[in-house]
Amino acid sequence: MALAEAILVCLTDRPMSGYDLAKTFDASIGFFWRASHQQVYRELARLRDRGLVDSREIEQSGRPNRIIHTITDAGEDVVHAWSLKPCRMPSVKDELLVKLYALDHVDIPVLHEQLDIRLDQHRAKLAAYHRIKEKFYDGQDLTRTQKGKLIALTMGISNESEMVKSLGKAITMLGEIDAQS
Amino acid sequence: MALAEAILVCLTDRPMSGYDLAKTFDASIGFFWRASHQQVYRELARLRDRGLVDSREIEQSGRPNRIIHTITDAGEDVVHAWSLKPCRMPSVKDELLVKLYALDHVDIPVLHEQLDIRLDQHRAKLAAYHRIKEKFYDGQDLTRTQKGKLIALTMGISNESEMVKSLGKAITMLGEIDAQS
DNA sequence: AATCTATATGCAATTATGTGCATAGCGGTT
DNA sequence: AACCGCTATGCACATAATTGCATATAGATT
Repeated sequence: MALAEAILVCLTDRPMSGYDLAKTFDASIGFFWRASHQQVYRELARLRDRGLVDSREIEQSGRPNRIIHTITDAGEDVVHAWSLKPCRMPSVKDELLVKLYALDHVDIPVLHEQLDIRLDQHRAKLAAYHRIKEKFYDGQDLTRTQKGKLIALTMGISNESEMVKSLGKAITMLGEIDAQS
Repeated sequence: MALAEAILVCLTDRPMSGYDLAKTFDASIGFFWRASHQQVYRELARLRDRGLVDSREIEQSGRPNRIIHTITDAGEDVVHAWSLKPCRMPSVKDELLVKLYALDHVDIPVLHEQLDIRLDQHRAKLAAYHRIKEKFYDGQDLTRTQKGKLIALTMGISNESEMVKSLGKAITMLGEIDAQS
């Protein structure tokens, strides 16, 4: 149930609407915890019911009213309590690796394409991380929160650039197998 | 629903009981797709209902009877069709990174411990991968299937060793923040 | 004039995953 | 003698996540 906490964490920064949060989950915090807009709205309703956010509607003309959610003291307590609890290992579920594992039962040219696509996706992610790093975290005077975000981002960059490298290697290895048979 | 396919892939190797499969998901294929024994048994029942595996009970004395599941032709067709479908990006969900992201709302000494624990977990995984690689894949005469598994394993090793490196860096960075405040 | 994108919210149904429990005998340890 | 771990299966309940749908309007593009 750490989606609740991820949302609360976002709201410690500033009060936001569900729409804003959904966009945040498409970028920044979404790099570490993915969630769809439906999930966000559902979880916000629960947080409201549990008294962890204070939700108030803002009148707008021309478009649907926004509902701005503010974290409450109870919400901040929940975040702190969560920070003390042990972290789970992220659960691994990668179809591409399963396909490599099952090489003999798989269409090799198609797998090749799929590896190329994945490589592009990781390259794109890496580029996005670098842009964000340069734009927001390359000055010297960073606040503590910014430093935390920079550490997370740095880990993201390491992982993505390693993925790019190891996918390259995997494609080469697959090519060699292909050539032999 | 790729748990179904992951199970079918295991059964292309040899017919297995649910118990065997559960153990396989605790190791080898479990490195790329995690599943609990309950999940495996439930999915096997579904595969049986869909006619993708053939399940027959083997009498045993002294312990519960085993049910051996064999992949059917229909099952193999499903695996092949799945191999043609595009792969999803694995969904990222890492509490530890969320905690780094939320540094200002988190207990720092506890986070330090959690990073250390995670570092140990990745070191353990890396060591396990290396042991498997040396034991099964360091000879020269590898079959095609083995080569596929080796590629997957090699990617696992790259990722884990990068995780070890970047967690080390993260711990250092966190230490520097701690010292300053 | 019609379509597309962005804003803004959310329900309903299905599928997937996780947690706890239940059964039961064998063999080894304390 | 009591307990633990391994073998072997699975149900039931609870929580989480995905997918498709639904509504409504402004402004820009084709």
